[in-house]
Amino acid sequence: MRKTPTQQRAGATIDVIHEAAAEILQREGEASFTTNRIAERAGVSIGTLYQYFPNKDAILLAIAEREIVAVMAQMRKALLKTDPRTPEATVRELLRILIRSVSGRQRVRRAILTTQLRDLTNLKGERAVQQELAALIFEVRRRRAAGPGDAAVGLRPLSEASLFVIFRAVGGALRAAVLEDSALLGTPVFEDELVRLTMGMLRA
Amino acid sequence: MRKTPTQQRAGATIDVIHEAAAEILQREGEASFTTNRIAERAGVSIGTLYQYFPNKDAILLAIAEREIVAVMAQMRKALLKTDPRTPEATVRELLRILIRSVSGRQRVRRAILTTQLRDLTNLKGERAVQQELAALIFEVRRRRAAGPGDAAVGLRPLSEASLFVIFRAVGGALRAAVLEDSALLGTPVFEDELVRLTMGMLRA
Amino acid sequence: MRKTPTQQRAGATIDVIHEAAAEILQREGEASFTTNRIAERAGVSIGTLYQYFPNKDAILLAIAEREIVAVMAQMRKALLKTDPRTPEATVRELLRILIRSVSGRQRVRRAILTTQLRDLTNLKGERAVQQELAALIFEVRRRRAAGPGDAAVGLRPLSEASLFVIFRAVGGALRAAVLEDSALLGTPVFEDELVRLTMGMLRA
Amino acid sequence: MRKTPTQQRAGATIDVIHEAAAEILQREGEASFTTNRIAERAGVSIGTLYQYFPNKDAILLAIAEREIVAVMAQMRKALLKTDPRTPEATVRELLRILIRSVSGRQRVRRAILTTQLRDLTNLKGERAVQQELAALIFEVRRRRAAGPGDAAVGLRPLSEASLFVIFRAVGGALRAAVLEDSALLGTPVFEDELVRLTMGMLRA
DNA sequence: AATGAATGAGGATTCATTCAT
DNA sequence: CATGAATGAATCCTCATTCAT
Repeated sequence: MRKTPTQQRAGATIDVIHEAAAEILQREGEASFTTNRIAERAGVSIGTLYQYFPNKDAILLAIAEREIVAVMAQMRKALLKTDPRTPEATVRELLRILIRSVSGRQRVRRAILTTQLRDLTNLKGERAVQQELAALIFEVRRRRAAGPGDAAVGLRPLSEASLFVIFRAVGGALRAAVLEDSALLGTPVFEDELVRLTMGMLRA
Repeated sequence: MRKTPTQQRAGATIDVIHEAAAEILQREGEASFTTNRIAERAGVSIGTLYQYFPNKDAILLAIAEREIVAVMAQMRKALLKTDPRTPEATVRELLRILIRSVSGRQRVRRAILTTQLRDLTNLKGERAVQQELAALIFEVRRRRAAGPGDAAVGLRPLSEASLFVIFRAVGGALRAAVLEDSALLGTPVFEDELVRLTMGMLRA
Repeated sequence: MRKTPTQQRAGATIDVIHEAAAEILQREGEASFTTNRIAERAGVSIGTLYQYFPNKDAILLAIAEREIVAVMAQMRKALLKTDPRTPEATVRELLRILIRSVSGRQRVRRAILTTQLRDLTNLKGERAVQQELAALIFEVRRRRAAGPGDAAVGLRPLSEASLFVIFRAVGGALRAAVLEDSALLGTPVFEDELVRLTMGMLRA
Repeated sequence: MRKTPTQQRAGATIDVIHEAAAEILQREGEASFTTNRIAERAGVSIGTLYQYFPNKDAILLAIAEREIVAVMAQMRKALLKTDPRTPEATVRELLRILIRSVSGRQRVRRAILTTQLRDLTNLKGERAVQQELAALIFEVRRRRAAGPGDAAVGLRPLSEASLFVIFRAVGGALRAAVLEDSALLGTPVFEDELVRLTMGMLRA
């Protein structure tokens, strides 16, 4: 972000740009995701766009962040409601949120997943997300541990490698489903398989 | 492919272009992966390049195919040597091949994984690969089934959804390791986790 | 100048802008010499800047004038102290001032010398300076003439062409030294050569 | 130069671009000296322009070099004809060539003198020219020294500082005359003054 | 008097692709 | 078969300047 807006007007402009960028990605595809097109759709001059974003990537990053923040919020909220003693149900709930988040604006997601994931900045962003998610999951397990019947559940401790593989594996499946416009995306079977995938990694 | 080479000379030219393209991707990165640059490095005129490839993507696709074909050959060969009664060892062997294949020319892989995977043509290619792999795995299981001691092993039948998730999950983990230049890539732990991931999906 | 400042505050603002502009030129180079950057550094809004300067060039012109006025003041002062009967010493003193003035803020000088000198307005400014300098020099000679021992000195009358060439020649040498960051700039040899250059033109 | 042309056509194209660039500088001024305008005037696509010149500056540099090479050729030729025993006549002849070279295409010269002289590459070019010129002048003096009546002429040896000052001084005067569109430029007086300027520096 | 959000023409440069030789 | 000169749409981005608040 190049400028911190002081006037109210500026905040609105930024929102408009965000929205326009997301819509272009969604409706017209990556190829149309150009700075000029975004400005045009936002009903803003190209100069204004560059007043708030140092370059094109920053716009994509901003959208990505918005989406991620939203999903994380949902997950956090969900974790408060789930029963710590039933990890599978919790996992399913979290995966459901992820699937849903990816299903809606597929093209935005697709672009976010595809285009800019090269640059490290973004990957760091992804890492941060995963770390928070890991923390959330550990929290689930801690709460579970506090309750009775622990031994029965039998989850294993997760190394960094485990976490890496779990997150990237789930991510890979979701990513593929989006990129390939897979018909599986909305089905219960898909969710089941993801749950199995995850639980297979969590169990002792 | 625009032209089927009839002369011997032509076949050599195509190879030279393949090689040049792969090297540029590997050594100079995606940004330098331009048609003119490829032609230059191949020591061939840009016109000649377009005699054999209808467009830039076709070159990338060709490289991708080459790599995939090579990996598949290794896997087929490996399957012949493994014992059908020890699925975990088989899985480990196959994963080892995959990991190795991805570790070598990371930048070529990275480009193949990142850049053009959007377009469906390519994805179809990927699907084809997965179907063949699936066939191979089934073959493993068939051979296992033919032998004694089936019950002990206890694998479940795999639906299309299962296969989708397994392949994409493993692919996702590998992809992430490559894209993030993860230090995990060469370690035994990484292999262990991938084995666990896969076995968790295969077991009944 | 767009507005004649009536309030005290305004005068201060103009000074701040002057100073900011000079510093940017000096520290960040011509490329950063943008109106927005100047305003930012001056801690003033871009709107305010345009309240006092009709356009960017006006700012540069203002700085140039400031520098020139300062140098002229030094020269005038120096002339009062020098002995009219020793023109070479006088010339040396004046050249020394010029050299020093150019050595200090080299980048400001460089920018003033390079960038905007195209536009005539500026050149007129330069002309004015030269005319005043010419007047000063004539004054030296007049004072010299008034004293004894004239014949011995043997200076020739200076036509407009002579003056043009002298000033521009000295200016050219100084300019080159600045633009090329010449190591000569601070040396006594450089001064000696400039003295010779000038005296060669003054002598009968 | 980005590409060394192999076909005849290419050489012609480069000439056309050179010519167009020079004309634009001359007729339309620096402001119109844009890559697109040059290409347009050359009747060539912008792409073609960039096939031969890596960037805008390179074009200007190329023109500058052409001009310099031409002037140097004239000077070399002139030196062969002049009498070594009359240095003043030689100097006058050389200066006349310089003045003439500058008088013709004033705007091209002006642009060359003004715009790009900042970047060092160019300055190096200028330095090279001056070194060659210095060599030429020394040659004059050497030849003179070989003849009779040397002592009478009485030239002094020239240090590096002397050369710097002479060249830059003459250059400065010419530059100013061009930039200011001075009426002096064609007059004999101007030439006389330049001769005096130079001889004053050469004499012992 | 000051602010700063908004403007948008215009600039340099790239690169996939064509086609006459 | 091969060449390579030519194309030009398209891209990102800058920055002097205006004007409503």
